[in-house]
Amino acid sequence: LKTPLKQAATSQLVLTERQPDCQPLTTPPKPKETPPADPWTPTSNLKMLISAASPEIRSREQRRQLSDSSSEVLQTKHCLQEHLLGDEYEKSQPSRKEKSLGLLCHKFLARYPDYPSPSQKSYICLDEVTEELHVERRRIYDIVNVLESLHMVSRLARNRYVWHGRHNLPQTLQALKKVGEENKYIQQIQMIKKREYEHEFDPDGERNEEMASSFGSSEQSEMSFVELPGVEFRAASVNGRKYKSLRVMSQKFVMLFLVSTPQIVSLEVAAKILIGEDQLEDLDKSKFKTKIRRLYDIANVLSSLKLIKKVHVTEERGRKPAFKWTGPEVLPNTQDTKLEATSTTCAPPISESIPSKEQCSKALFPSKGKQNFTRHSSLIKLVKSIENDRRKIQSAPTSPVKISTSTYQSLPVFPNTIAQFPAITKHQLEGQSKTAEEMQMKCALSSSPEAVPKPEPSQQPALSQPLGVCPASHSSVSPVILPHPQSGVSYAICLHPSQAHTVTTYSPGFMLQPLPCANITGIKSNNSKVLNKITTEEGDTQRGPDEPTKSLAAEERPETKSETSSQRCLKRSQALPENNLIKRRKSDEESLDTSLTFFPSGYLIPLTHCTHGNKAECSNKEKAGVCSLQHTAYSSSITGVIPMPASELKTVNIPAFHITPLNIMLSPNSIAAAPVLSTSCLNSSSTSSAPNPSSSALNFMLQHIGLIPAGVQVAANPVLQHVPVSSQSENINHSSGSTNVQEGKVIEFTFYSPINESNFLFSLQPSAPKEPQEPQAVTENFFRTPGGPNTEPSISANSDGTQRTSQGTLYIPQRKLEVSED
DNA sequence: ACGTCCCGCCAGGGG
DNA sequence: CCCCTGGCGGGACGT
Repeated sequence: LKTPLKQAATSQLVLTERQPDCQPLTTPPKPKETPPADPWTPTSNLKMLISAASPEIRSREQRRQLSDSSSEVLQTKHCLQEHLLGDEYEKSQPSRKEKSLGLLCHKFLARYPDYPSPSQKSYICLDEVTEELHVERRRIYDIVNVLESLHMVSRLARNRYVWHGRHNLPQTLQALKKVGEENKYIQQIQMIKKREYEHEFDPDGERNEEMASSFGSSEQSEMSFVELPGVEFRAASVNGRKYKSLRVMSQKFVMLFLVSTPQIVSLEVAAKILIGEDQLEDLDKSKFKTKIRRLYDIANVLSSLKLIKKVHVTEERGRKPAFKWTGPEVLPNTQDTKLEATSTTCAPPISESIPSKEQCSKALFPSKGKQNFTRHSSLIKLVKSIENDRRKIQSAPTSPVKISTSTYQSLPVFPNTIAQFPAITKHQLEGQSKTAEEMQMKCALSSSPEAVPKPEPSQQPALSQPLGVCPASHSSVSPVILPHPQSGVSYAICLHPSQAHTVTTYSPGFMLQPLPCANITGIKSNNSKVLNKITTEEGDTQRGPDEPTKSLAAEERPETKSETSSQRCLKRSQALPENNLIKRRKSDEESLDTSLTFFPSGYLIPLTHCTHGNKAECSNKEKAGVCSLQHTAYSSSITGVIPMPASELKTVNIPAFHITPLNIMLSPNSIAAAPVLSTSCLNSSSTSSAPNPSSSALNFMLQHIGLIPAGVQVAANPVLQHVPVSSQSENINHSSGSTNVQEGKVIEFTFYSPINESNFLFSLQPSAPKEPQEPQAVTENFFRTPGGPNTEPSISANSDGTQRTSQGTLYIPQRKLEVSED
């Protein structure tokens, strides 16, 4: 049937006729001026809270209110009909927007506290909700389902849900992130982007083999709902079956954000991935369309939760809808001690009978999957190894109980992040060259001089000992430091002067370098118009009427801190009228700010000589505030580490660099001054000896990332777009006067690797000193691989690239991406 | 013209 | 069997 025509479009007569039919639940036409049951006034908010606390009161009150409002509404309607005609009446009708799921969701959320006190459980009765909100039941399901996917509510029984609020959010997100990583979504995204890119040239020869191969290998059929220890999906065998599509979809969608590096996901990509996952076969259009529709539904409620916001990614192709994660950053591992006790976010403590890993894998790969290919087993294995690693680190072999936190506590800033590192490392390296693995292990993990490629199961991970990371005084940014076997120092990036061009080319990888206990110095370059960039303009996504109802002071990503605040009600009540004025100037040509700080979001390259200091020294420095976020110049503090001409540098607390047109340009001088990467690790590899530091580093990086197969060495003479790097960059340098990339923007680079024919994306986020949270995210990112398909056996297989690789051609498609508010 | 997504049919399954 | 759930997609609305 058809969607009923907008009432306004119909005649009065029709309207009159329809009235009797109007079910009480039908959205009553409410005059804009006086929303009948506006939950947005302080009073109503209070009522909400009260009623939420007491179902009895609520229903009683509601009953009364309902009758009131409904009759009121009817009257209003009649009145309007009588006095207003046509257009006028039409205007009084609730617009489509006013009936949006997002708005509805806001209303819904307004009914419950974000952080309900554990003592008073609030229940949700769908009937009540539907009545009070005057909506069709169906709509509530949409909302509840995604809330459920985040464990913000859980179903008790028919018609009944419990409200958990955001208490579980951290864990949920963490779990989702983990699963997302295990799913290798990053790779999938890259794959899709690559495909997209290819289609730009050859829009025809698409899918077929490509699709089959890429997805065939990248898919683990469906994945079931990710549960959380505390919030199981009891109360319904429905649990095991379908009927969770929206929930699962929602979770996957969220995973995509948590896993990808600029945390921006376009609907298109999301849809493709979600489709590709369960049915690689028909990628027909309708299916895609449907998926998109669902994603909008999900996105709407996620937006209401302020976990994401809508943005637009602009490519040469045009504007594509996308969403940006604005929710809390998620660290790889919980900091939450209580969760720690659980040992895993995937399974309940009672894990002996049901090992957590099994739970995880079970969730991920239901055995019923028709096509459980290699992926299946390999991933499970992966999960297993991760699990093992983590276990080793987290607790004594025998006791799954909480470990002597002392050890832990001694791990500063990001204990969890760090702890997780080995697992991630292994994860990432799996299927990759042993060489790389060795290096990685040695550099990052092993604390003993005799680095062991693969720590024996029994062997206590190096991490058990304090790594000399910056103490956690500042939860914010401090760079994470990884131990280095030989020197005990951490990593840093080194560039060889003579390889400046190389560096330039591959810089993205290199920039991802945090400096131990110190701030990193940005190297200045004069121009930085990045071809492949994404700009994000902050602003409120919430669409909708100009009623003060919807925008909840969402402008400056308050979510991060709002998370900690328990003043939800307050927040809710202080709705701010929203205006799209929150404009942010798009990159103007007259950029003034030449020096920008970006957060690398990719790799970590082990280095030595970064510090002469030892752990103690490091921590001292830390205490001294060196690691703090202050936007102070710390050049002096790091001079010892990386001597660079002050003039050339802009000191920042975080790894910083400047962007140039095609890539990040590091000033040769600066580079020259920079310490050279210790090749100790590299040399230890079975591969050919590293010609020179930069070369080694380059190869290391490429291998690590998966751009090139292990063992292959790339000549330090890559070409951009088939054009010599130098010239290319110069051209651009001159052409673009805008070095400035406004804060709040993200720069993204896409690399195309001819070796395995994939695009790789690197992104940089501008540092935001004011936002303590941001840095964390970044730091965390250092441990993450942007996605090296190479880690995947199936893919690396098709890399005949040895030869091409040797030619050192790095193909960087020129793409322009821009993210903007809508 | 296209992005967004409301609306409600109707199948499936729980109680 | 009733009714809750929720997949699904037509086509309306917004820009």
